[in-house]
Amino acid sequence: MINILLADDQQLMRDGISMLLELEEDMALVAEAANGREAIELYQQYSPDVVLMDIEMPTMDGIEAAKRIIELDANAKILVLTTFGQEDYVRRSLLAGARGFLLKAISGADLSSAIRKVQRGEAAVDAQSIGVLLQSYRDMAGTLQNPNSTLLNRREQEILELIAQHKSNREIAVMLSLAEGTIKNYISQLLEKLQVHDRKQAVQIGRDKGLL
Amino acid sequence: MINILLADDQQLMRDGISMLLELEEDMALVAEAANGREAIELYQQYSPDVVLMDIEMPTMDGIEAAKRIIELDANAKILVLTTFGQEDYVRRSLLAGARGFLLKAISGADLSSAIRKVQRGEAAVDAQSIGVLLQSYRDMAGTLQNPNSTLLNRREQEILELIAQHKSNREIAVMLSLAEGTIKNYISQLLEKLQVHDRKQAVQIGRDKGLL
DNA sequence: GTGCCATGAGGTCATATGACTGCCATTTCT
DNA sequence: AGAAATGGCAGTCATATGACCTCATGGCAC
Repeated sequence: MINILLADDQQLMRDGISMLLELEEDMALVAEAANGREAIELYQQYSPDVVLMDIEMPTMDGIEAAKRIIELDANAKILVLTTFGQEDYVRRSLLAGARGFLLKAISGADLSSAIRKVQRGEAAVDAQSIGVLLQSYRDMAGTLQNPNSTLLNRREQEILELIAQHKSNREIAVMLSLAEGTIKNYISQLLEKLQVHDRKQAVQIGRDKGLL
Repeated sequence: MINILLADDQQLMRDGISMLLELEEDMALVAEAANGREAIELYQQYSPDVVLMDIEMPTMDGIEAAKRIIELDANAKILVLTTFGQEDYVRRSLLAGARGFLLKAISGADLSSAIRKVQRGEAAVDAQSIGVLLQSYRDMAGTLQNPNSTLLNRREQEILELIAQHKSNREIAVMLSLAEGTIKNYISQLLEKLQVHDRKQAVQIGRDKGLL
């Protein structure tokens, strides 16, 4: 039997979902909360297997509540269920630790199936939200790869060109009247900006990106 | 009619999928590739609506091929279809720009449905792989928040403590016999490591994390 | 009183240096 | 010959500095 806590500020929605869950032999709605704060209290009181959590609620929103519940119990299984699937909601919910994200547009059967998945420890994200998640994922990866690739500065550019001519650090240092350590440092920073690990690859990428 | 290009090195798999697609009235398999390089050539030749791409192939793997096809045509709709759903494959495929990721364990009906989704511009990731994607997403978010929080170094630590005592940059500079600019620089780095934007917040976070 | 400018403080960025680590090859010791 | 010491080169990290930007504030001209 899957014990469920439902948090939603709309009475009608709670009643509707309650009805749906009654149709399922293996599910029992053990408590209902009308806002995030209540959800946290009731979670501690009932230790339900799965929490169905709305986002837009007074007092404390569902994402904040989810975060706090998971701080209390890292194994909490929270399924966020909301009307709108904007990027912000999907991202924040899943990063808060929710095991699933569904739009209220789904059918009762899909909801039940998602609850079972989450209860088994699997993830449940509806098809539309996956697209949103993917977009967010790629954006994040992009940011991660170029945290500060404001392109190379003058010195780095200059030194990359000399590297491409197979000059050693010492040679470059003499040419630019700088300490060898300084050259090494510029190269180190340059490698990071180009996301590579040695001068050969840097030259390669430099040519690809038309920096040379 | 959805025109499909299939890339898989196993003849048997190609034949099987070919059979499955023949059952669908709205799909036509227009070309078959046995490796990534062929897939690229055939993509350019036939401009299919959707590409079904295996990962493990000789000559050039499917992920690399997907990446190159998308470089040629940003609207290419590629659905990666593979035997194993390890984190590495899911992450690399989706970051390469694939619109979907499915395990070969799925049913023919699910494959057709996924192909239609992808053709409509939606994303299609099977339930198991979503869990993997989510894990990777959270890891990445974690990395992003602490890119290099190897904790503060001695100087930064020292200066944070002085900031907490409401010393100005000039005062700190005199106390440590350093230039004021140097202090500003340390503080700037320190703010980045603590993910905040001014000294007040830095002290706040410093206390929270027990650095003070 | 109002508006403008000078000033100073905080913060960011490019620049510069040397200590230290790790790898590789060459030489030296056994 | 094989193992061990040595030296050089690449790369990373903490350290240090000053030029420049922004913003708030206070005084001055009107």
